[in-house]
Order: sequence, then structure tokens, then C-alpha cells
Amino acid sequence: MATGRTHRPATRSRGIPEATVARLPLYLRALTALSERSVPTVSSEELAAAAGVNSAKLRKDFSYLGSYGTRGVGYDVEYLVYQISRELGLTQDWPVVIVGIGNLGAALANYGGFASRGFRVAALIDADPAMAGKPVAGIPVQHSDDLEKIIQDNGVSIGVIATPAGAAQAVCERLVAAGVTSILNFAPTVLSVPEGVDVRKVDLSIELQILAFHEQRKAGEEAAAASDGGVPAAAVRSDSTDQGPDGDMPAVMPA
Amino acid sequence: MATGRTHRPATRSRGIPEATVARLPLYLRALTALSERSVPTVSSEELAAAAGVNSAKLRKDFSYLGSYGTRGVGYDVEYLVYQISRELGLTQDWPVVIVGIGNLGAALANYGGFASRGFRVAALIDADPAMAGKPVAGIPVQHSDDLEKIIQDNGVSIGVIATPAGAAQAVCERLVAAGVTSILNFAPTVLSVPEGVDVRKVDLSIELQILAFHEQRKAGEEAAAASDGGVPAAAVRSDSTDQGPDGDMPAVMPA
DNA sequence: AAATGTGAACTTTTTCACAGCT
DNA sequence: AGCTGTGAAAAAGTTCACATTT
Repeated sequence: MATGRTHRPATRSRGIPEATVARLPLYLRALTALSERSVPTVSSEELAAAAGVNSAKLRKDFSYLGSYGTRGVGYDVEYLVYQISRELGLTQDWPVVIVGIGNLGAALANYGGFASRGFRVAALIDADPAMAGKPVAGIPVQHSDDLEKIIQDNGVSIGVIATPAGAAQAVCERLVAAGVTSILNFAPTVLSVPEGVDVRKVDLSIELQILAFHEQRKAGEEAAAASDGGVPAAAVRSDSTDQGPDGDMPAVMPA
Repeated sequence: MATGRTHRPATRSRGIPEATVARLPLYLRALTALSERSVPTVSSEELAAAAGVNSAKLRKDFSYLGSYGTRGVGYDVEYLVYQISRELGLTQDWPVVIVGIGNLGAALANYGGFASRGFRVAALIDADPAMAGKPVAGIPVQHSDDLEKIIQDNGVSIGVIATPAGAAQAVCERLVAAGVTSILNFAPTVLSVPEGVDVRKVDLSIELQILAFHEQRKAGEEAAAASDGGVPAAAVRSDSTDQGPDGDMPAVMPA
């Protein structure tokens, strides 16, 4: 694929920093878009803009992969797509199972970007017997009784949990026992897993709460000058949030 | 504690670190569970375990909020729930709109944890005229022509984008123009927004790619000697995976 | 002239370890 | 005796700025 070969990456020794790994998919997406438009090369500046990061960071990130750019020119798009894909392990096909085919599970099963980049939905699993056999996104739902067999038959190592919170830990344990070593958890609960198993969590409600925090802070900033007897406005800066209700606690606390 | 009249916490001045803010919802969830079981107090050790972090980190995090614990005892569950809720701005009710009522949008609308903690789905918006009026999760879908009016009438400042990638930027711009200042983006695209607008991104495919990276690394560890065509394998990474309690994942912070 | 790759400086986050309350 | 709260140390991540290469 692409470029003919450069000499070896020299020193890639130490592992790639986690923060960098987390950004590689971002770069890959931007590069894929460029590739589709047949753009042959791109500078760190342009690519960084497309990915929403700054160019120094991008160059530093790429430096952990090797020297894949050309000074004075930029990066060969196709070549970089390949290198990042390989680094992320996307040159192979990962069979994935989704457990819990409710609203969310169905949405995930239908999610296009899924299949497009290295992932294949190998099976949909649900505990509801009524769901069994029903096709979702063209794939028949299977009953969770067969979970272990499904995992093993398909050589699945990545599982997606989209069950209610109450079922998540049990599902997790069965997945792990059956051989899954990476889990993407959409259930709003902390999973405990044995050493060697990776878990990533996706949690709508947490994201909203983080937004609310910042939203609140914005609101407090404008109103900063209003009222508030007592504390001098000396350094009201970002401090605004805690000032208000602090003086006298609502009766919420028990004791 | 709870002193009637504390002299100001002295130095809480500086803003709360972003990494800490991102963990507060986690603590809050664990605390809420304890509260439901009527557990009166909890130690940093116990709470940290429930939240999946280590206790030093938790204590440091709480220290940014103030001194809400009791030495030798631990933290009063109800009191902490209140303090964290207040800090996150969850003592008020945030009206939210969801734009793009496909599979994912519907899943989000049906998501229970939504309403439970400070958020209220004020409206569902979709560009498909055929959807208009159809109830999803008990809420009638409205057409996107009325987006601006809906935002303004409901005083919405937080918007959730669950449209296809191609529509996301345009929707984003309309939301912002109408007054939204925080956006949770599920579309696999980088949104550009004016200063002062917060965007958080939730991206399934990115999460999976990060898992694939680690999965690949695990596999490579055992079979250390496979050659891949094209690019010579200089130093096969032997770097064993990070360990630690539970990676958080910052950034992606997801759904 | 243009743009990468990278030491070095700086910032943020995590972890340690223990003094100080209850 | 137990557990918080926090300085100080360590680690991770980001940004700067420029020598180097094409």
C-alpha cells in the first residue's frame, strides 16, 4: 500500500503514550477524509486543524510512531493512513459482539462507522427470549444462554456491553471467562475485571454532568458582580462557583 | 462540621482541575448508590473502590472542593452527595435538546439516567418531516425548522447532536446561534465552535480503535515474532501494558 | 522557503507519605 | 486507632522554539 519504503523507524522503543494512542483515531479519520478526496500530502498544520488539535502536538505524536514525514513537504496521506492503521491494529479484522440489544444496542449495531474500520459485528446477544432470532441491522439476535459458545466460535476478543446497569457485571464476567479481553462498557456502572482485561467506559450522563459544570461556571461569571454581601470581590475570579450557597447549608445534610 | 459560619475555606480559590471535574460524576454515582442503601458514612478507601479509582486520588480530588470529611471517620454520604451535586451544577434543572432522532437519538431519549440527575429532555428535533409529531420516549419529535424557537422558548443551553456526520456542523452552528453554549456530540466529526462554547465528543469508533490497539499489543506479546510485510519490524514492543487501577479515559469521555 | 522532528521548558495529573484531627 | 487533608516528589502530557532536512 502506498509508498515504497523508508528506512526503519530507528527508535520507536518505548511504548506510545496513552494520550497519543487516544488521538491516533482522530488523525486517522481526518486522513481518511483527505484520502477520499485524493489529497496526496498534508502538512502538520493542515492535518492538525482537521483533527482539532495543534500542530506541535500532532508532530510530537507522530514522532512516537517514527519519522513518516518529509521536511519541507509534509506527510504522504496514504502512507500515514497505513502506518496509523497498522499501529492501531486495524489492518486485521476484529470480530465484536454486542450484548444487550435494547435501544442503544440496536443503535450500535446499526452504526456504520463500525464495519468500516476494522470491526465486524460478529453477533448480537440479548437475554430476552422474545428477541431471539429477530434481525437487527440484518443480524439475528441470539440468546445469551449461548454467549460462551458464540464468543468461542467466532474468536471474539472485544465485547460491547449495552445492557442495563444491573446486568453489566455479570455479563462482563461471562465475557471474560469466555475469552474476551477488551470491553467497551455503555452501562452506567464500574466494572471490575481481572488483570489483563481492558475496559473503556462510555457514559452519557457523566458527559452531561461535566458540561453542566462548565455551563454553571459560565453563568456564574456574568452574574459575578451582583449582590453577595460579605465576601469582598477581591479575587472573585473563577472562584464564583463555591461562594453562593456555602455560607449556610441547606438542610440537606443529615448528621 | 457544617459549621454554621465557617470562615471562608481560606484557599479554595483556584478552579477545580479538569481531571477532577471529570471524576466527580463517578463519585456522585457511587455515593448515590450508598445513599440508596442508607449507608451513613464512607471512607475514602471504600468510596474509591466503588468508583474505581485509588483513594489518594479521591482525597486529593475532594480537597479541591473543601474539607468535607471527618478525620478518623470518613465522609457523610448525604452531605457529600449534596456538595458534589452543587459543585457540578446539578441542583438546578438543565433542559436539553436532542437533535437527530435516529437509532441513537431514540436511545438517548429513552436513557433513564438522563432525567434522574438534573437533566430534562426539553425537546427532540429531527430533519425528517415524517418524524414530526411522532412520540419517542413519550416526547413528540419536532421538525428542525423550528429549532431556534424551541431553544429559545425552553431556555436550552445544552444540546446533544446525534445526527449523521454530514449534518453535524450545520446543526451545531444553528444551536450555537440560538444560544446553546454546551454541546455533546455523538456524530463522528470534529465540530468547530466559537470561543466560549464547550464541546464534548462521544465516539464509539474511537473507543473501539483504542481497545484494538491494546488488544493487538496483548496478542503481540505472546507471539513476539511475527513478521509483517512491507515495513520491517524494528523493535517489537515488549512494553507490557500499563496497569493501574482503572484507566479513566479522559477525553473521550463518552456516552 | 517550507515544514518536520525533537530536546528542553513548562503545565497538569498522579502518587507518596505523613502530620494533624477526631 | 483511624482516616482525612495536603505538601512534596514523580510521572505524564503539552507547548516552545529551532536545528535540520528536503
